[in-house]
Amino acid sequence: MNNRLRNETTQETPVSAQGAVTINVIARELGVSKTTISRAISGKGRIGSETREKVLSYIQERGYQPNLIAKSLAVSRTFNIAVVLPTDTEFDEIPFFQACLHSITDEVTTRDYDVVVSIATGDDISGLRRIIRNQKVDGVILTRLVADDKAVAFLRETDVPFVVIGSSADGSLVQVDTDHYAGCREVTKHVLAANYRDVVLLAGNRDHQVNKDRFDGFSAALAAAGKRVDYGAVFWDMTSRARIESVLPALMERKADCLVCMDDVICGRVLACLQRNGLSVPGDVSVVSFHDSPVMELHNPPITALHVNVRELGATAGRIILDLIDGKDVARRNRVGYGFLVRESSRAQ
Amino acid sequence: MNNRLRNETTQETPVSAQGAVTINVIARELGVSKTTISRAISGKGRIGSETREKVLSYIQERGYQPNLIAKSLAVSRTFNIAVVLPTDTEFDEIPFFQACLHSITDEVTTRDYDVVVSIATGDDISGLRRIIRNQKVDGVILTRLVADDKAVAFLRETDVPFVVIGSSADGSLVQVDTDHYAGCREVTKHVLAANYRDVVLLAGNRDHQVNKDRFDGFSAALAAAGKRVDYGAVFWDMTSRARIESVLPALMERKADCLVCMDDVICGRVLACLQRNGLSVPGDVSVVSFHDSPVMELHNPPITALHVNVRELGATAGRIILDLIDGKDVARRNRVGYGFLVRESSRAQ
DNA sequence: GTGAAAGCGCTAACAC
DNA sequence: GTGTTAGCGCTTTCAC
Repeated sequence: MNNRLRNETTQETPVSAQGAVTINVIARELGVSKTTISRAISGKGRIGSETREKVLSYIQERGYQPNLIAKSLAVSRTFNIAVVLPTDTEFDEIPFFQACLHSITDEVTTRDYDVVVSIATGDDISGLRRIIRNQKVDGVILTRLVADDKAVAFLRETDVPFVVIGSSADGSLVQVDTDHYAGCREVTKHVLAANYRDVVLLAGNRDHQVNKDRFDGFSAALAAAGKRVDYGAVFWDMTSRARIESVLPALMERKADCLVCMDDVICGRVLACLQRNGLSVPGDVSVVSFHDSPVMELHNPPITALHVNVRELGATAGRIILDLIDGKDVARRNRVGYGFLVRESSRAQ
Repeated sequence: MNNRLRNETTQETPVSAQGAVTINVIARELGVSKTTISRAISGKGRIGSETREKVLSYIQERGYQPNLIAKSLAVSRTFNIAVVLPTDTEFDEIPFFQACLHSITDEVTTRDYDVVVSIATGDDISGLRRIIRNQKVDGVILTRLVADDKAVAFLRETDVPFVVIGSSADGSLVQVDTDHYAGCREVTKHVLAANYRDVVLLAGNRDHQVNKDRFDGFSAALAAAGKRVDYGAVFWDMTSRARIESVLPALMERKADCLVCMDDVICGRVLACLQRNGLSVPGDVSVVSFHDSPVMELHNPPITALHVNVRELGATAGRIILDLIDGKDVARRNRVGYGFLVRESSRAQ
């Protein structure tokens, strides 16, 4: 009824009288030492089995819950990890980070860890700094990697273990990612096999490592097909609706009949732009995306896309950071599978 | 592995040989008691100003950072709040919860609190239970309210303060919300003034309080216009693409010329559905939404919608939960403004 | 197998 | 104004 937190600061509420059950009162009431209680709970150390049973069942009926803060202080662990989420346009528009957060949370929760979120706006990692400074977490997961990443640079200077979701050339980072390079190479290969007249790539921001990887995969497929990347067919920085709109004339002029979009945000905008201009998909032009959010599938027509298993990405990252925290050895590079979903938006070969 | 962090605000500051700088070592090195250090830092209690200065500057140069866990144990506060996020279709599709999380985080962070996320799947609030049981947070924010809400029922039994984003008839809850009732009444009034032949409401799930409110606002506007709700014109549970598709024939038959969508998910699907069926907006039919996510604005044509200020919603909820934790009095009902954005998707009156 | 005691790093009476 | 002292609730040597 009263929503007010009444706690110790007000002496009228005798919380401790019989309120909080602690290891201490249990020990007293059971006539054993608190060490014994601790051992019964943790299972560590030697303890007689009937003593343990007695303690355990008593704890059960008393509804005792260990105080994690006290444990934290004793073992210097917080049982929290931080997940750093970006917050530019992409964060608000594609569900990728949301899905990451979700799957990471599900994963670490099974090992009794919790997730503290930190929002990073561009290069501003002050939120992360605060969390680390205050020692709120035992490890962190970065959900995106940019060129010259400030969070990475910062975390390197600390002793806090971290893993990144995303790929980096830097092999010293613990990273988990889809193989964007191979995936995009495959998508491109498929596209090339369909013999389009003119394939163009609508690319994102060069600062994102993932975009570089995708571009490299795209290029590799061209090379494998004996072609060379036509730089006039690659449009970087298609990061706003206006930018896309502005290159449309160029696309029309070259009679591009296959648009490869580097991610779903770009793809969504491209589709809207085509529609506004009365172009049909795949009638007038085929469209393919290098990333598959649910939107792509639900679009009309459904968009051919490279599918990333975000759940697995997050679960893996969660597992790894906990292993790292536990001092276990982990692989530096961790890849999760991808799928290639050929749908109606592109011509069959 | 040593998980202890180095307190480095500047990369220059070397970690003290023996690990962490504590209030204790500072006291010893400065030849004062730790109480004095504590007072200098907190500003509480009496302390000579030159002593304070001495301590403060020493702390500065030593790069000392108080250990929050120790403080937590001492004052029994965690300096964390939980934000409960739902995870059914809506969570993945509309950016509302994401935006809430973001704005809440920004807000509480300014008071040195952090956000622990908890994902609730439908009625399953085991994640929240765990967090509360482990005493990981001082308060919680619920970002959605459903009928017979399990999280609310659970939290009521605890001493943990909480606020809900969303409205409830239950006046004992601390709630912050947009006035959906008034907003939707206004939108509907606007629609009615445009003299459509047939206005239909594509509604969501009755279990969500917000949907009830919206429906009531819709009804009130009709009543004010001397009309009665035509129950044949209200389609509930438009929660899937298939459901919407299935009522399209009925809409065509009644020659509905204005579709009022109860939320953006519905609206997005309705638009896709119309497009698939060759219906143009607003040429063949006007479309209006009771909620305005960025998608609505970017759509072609832009969709007339009720705009909710999610940033303010989250910031208010954050402010209130912290006030509650601090034992301050707060208003039970907190409303943040809404806006009504008439855009191209609906006919001018 | 069990217990005593010393912390973990901080806050908060209560003296002086 | 400053210091003393006792916790907060748990873990962890080290004796017995």
